[in-house]
Amino acid sequence: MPMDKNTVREALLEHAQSLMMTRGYNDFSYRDLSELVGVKTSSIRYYFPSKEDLALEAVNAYSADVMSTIYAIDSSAPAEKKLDRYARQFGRIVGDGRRVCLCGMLAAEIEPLPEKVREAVQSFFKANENWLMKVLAEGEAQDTLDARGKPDAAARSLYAAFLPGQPARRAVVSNPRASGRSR
Amino acid sequence: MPMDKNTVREALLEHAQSLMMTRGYNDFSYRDLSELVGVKTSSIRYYFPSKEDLALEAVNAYSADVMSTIYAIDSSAPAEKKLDRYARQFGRIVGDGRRVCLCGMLAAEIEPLPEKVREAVQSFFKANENWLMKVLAEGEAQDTLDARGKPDAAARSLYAAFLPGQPARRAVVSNPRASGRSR
DNA sequence: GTCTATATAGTGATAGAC
DNA sequence: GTCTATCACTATATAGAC
Repeated sequence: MPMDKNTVREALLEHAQSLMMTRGYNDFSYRDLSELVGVKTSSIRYYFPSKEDLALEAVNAYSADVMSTIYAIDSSAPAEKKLDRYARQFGRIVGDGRRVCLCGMLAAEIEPLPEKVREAVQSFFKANENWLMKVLAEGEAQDTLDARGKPDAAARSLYAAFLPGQPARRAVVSNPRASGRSR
Repeated sequence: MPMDKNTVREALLEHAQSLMMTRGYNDFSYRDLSELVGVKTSSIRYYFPSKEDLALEAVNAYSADVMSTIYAIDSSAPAEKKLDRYARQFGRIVGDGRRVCLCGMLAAEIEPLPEKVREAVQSFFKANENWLMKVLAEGEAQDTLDARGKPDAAARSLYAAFLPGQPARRAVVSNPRASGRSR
């Protein structure tokens, strides 16, 4: 009796996200995923013919999920409060301290990344930057935030401060499991 | 006529550093290095028997270099000025925008990293943290900096703000070369 | 010191039986 | 849908000639 297609598919996507959040793109394999989900690697390829397909869909799902949460932030709230909620959104992702924003993780690998995945990651940052830019411009207009006339640069430095810093913070704060693999 | 030992050895270390700064540990190979330096992979192994050996020495050399620059910061300067010079040190590394602090890069890969390399990276962050903690405590005593009574946490959030954010900022700011490899 | 040749294992990927 | 079997390729690594 074949399992419900969506269940396996979704399990694959979720575990792929999780693996990439902790190990990045080139440090996880179809075999890793196979062992976690309980299907053979060739079965994974029924759903995702190539690793690039899998990663692309995982990133897009992640991006849509995060951005919808961000776009749902009450637009009538003061800019300062919006930024606070934004920061909280990414704090939620970190969880136990081993996980990290998926795109923050893949950003480190941006160069060796397959083209389409790289573009998806860059789109994520672009969307975040646009949102932050708008909120900062808004805060400046309300005189509640000082972006020193350069909301663009300010937005970059702001999101850079807590979003992609997560990987390194993790390296300092806690020892990744002592039984961890190494090559 | 064999080439001077130190020349090849140092070329290997430099290129290994450079490769890891742009691609990370598991995304560069002895073959890549071989093509850059102009010796066969088996010759690389004459100097560095394993990839772990090579990476460890590259990280240690990098760490010693960076920390010596930081420790050379005039100890009689006000805390604020010290922090400014510290930030400038890491700005120097970024260079053309493709390079990134080596340990900031490897931090993303901290879990799959070989044990000794991982420890070296963590030592680097520990050393940075200690230095920043001291300077922040000093600034607080001078009443020139407000670390809100928690120099430890403040130091973490401060170095996290610009050091490991580099990989992601790079993903946003500029398109890594269009001719870049992808797997 | 540097090389060629080779071993071994892991990777993403394909073909085809059931 | 899931599997076994297999491919081509790349990786790290070793042995030994020169």
